[in-house]
Amino acid sequence: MLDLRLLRADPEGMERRLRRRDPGIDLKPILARDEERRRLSARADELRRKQNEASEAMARLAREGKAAERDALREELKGVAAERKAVEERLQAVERELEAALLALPNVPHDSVPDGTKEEKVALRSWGEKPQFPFSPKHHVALAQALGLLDLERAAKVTGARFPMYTGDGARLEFALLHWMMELHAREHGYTPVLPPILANRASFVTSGQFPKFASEVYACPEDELFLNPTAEALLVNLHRDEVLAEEDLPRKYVAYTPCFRREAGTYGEEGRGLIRVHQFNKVELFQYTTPETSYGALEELVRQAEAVLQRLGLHYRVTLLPAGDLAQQAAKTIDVEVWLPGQGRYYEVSSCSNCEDYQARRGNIRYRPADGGKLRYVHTLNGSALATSRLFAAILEQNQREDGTVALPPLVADLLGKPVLG
RNA sequence: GGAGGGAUGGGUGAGCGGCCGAAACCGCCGGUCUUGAAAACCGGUGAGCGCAAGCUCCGGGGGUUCAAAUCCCCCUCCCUCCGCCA
Repeated sequence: MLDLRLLRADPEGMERRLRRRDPGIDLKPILARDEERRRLSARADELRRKQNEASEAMARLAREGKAAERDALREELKGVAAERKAVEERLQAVERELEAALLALPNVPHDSVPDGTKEEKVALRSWGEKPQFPFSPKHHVALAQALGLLDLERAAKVTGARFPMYTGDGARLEFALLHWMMELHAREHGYTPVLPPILANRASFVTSGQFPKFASEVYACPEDELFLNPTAEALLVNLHRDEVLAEEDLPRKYVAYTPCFRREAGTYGEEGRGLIRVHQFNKVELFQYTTPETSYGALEELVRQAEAVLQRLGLHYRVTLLPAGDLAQQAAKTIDVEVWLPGQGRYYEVSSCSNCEDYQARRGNIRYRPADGGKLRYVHTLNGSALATSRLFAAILEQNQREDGTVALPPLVADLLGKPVLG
């Protein structure tokens, strides 16, 4: 949600900035609604004031026993009450329209975000080297199935396509990675661990930005008006919904492990085969509530902490800056970490770190009291995966595979699993 | 799932349809006193919108009324008991 006052103060400038990400955005209808809202609101205020004043007079007349005058005033006030009711009904309708329009607007891209579409992401840096193979590296599905780490056929029987099932050492590897990442962020990076509920209510997903515009991406339990978690970001941003935090308590840093569910409606094809694009995956998510002054520093911190995971696993990756046209609705700036998958000869996103500035804080009414005792301000919220395991799992297999189809585990993983080689 | 009780300001907790943004106590802030502190005493102390006048907010929504924290209806959440259950 954007600040209406900013939209009002500089409509052309705001529209120009928003069109960097979506050329179709038009603020005129919103501003017109806002103008009507303020006009109606002023009229309603005036009528209420008249009523409040008359109410005191009514009370006085009643006390003084002046029944005739009181009755006359009452008759007069019926007209005021009727007009107020009519004005307020109209006002409410306009407010709903305005609210709906505002909820659909995306965040404003930060000035440091380049123009461009999805294909035009900017590579910032890379770490490590592409592993060289004296043979043709295999796809992680081929490796995993040969080693008994994944059972996609039975998963499809139990649930359906694109719901992976980890088996044997695959299940152990997945679980070990999740646990190790939780410990890393909790113990070394200072995050408070959270194991949240996986279903959330409608208000939560409005705050996060999933609703109303992207509701079709979310699995729903309509009987109960509950929805399956698509990313722990959507849960963690609601921890402090409708709260006022103290500046001394910022930043608040949380790390959560959750399964993530996404309908991925309309995405198909060879490109998303195996663990690349699935309806359910596991993810360790970092989340921070900060002051506006410190949020961009926090974004850099999130990226470094996501990178730390890959560095300790010895996996080659690169870091990219998303262009304006590729930002998620709630993000002002996003930096991705992409791991190298030699079986497919390309990089895939394993982490996406975003600063949402006050966009989610406004939707969820999340504020803080400045240390100097000044007015309440909205916090900034940031999220970053560190990491999503499905593609991490794939990268470990593909980057460490040997010609015979076995996998030489990185020392850290070998230690976690108590064996140096899969296969 | 069934029965009952509750939701008021940072906390506890009063509140007859009008004089209630709301008593009291606690907490917090400031002051007096003190070498310093405690105690005691005095004063102050919610938020939003607005240049202001003023308007709004007593879990949420709707209704009755000239007027609702207060009356009616619906919902949510919390507590107790029963049932079921990892």
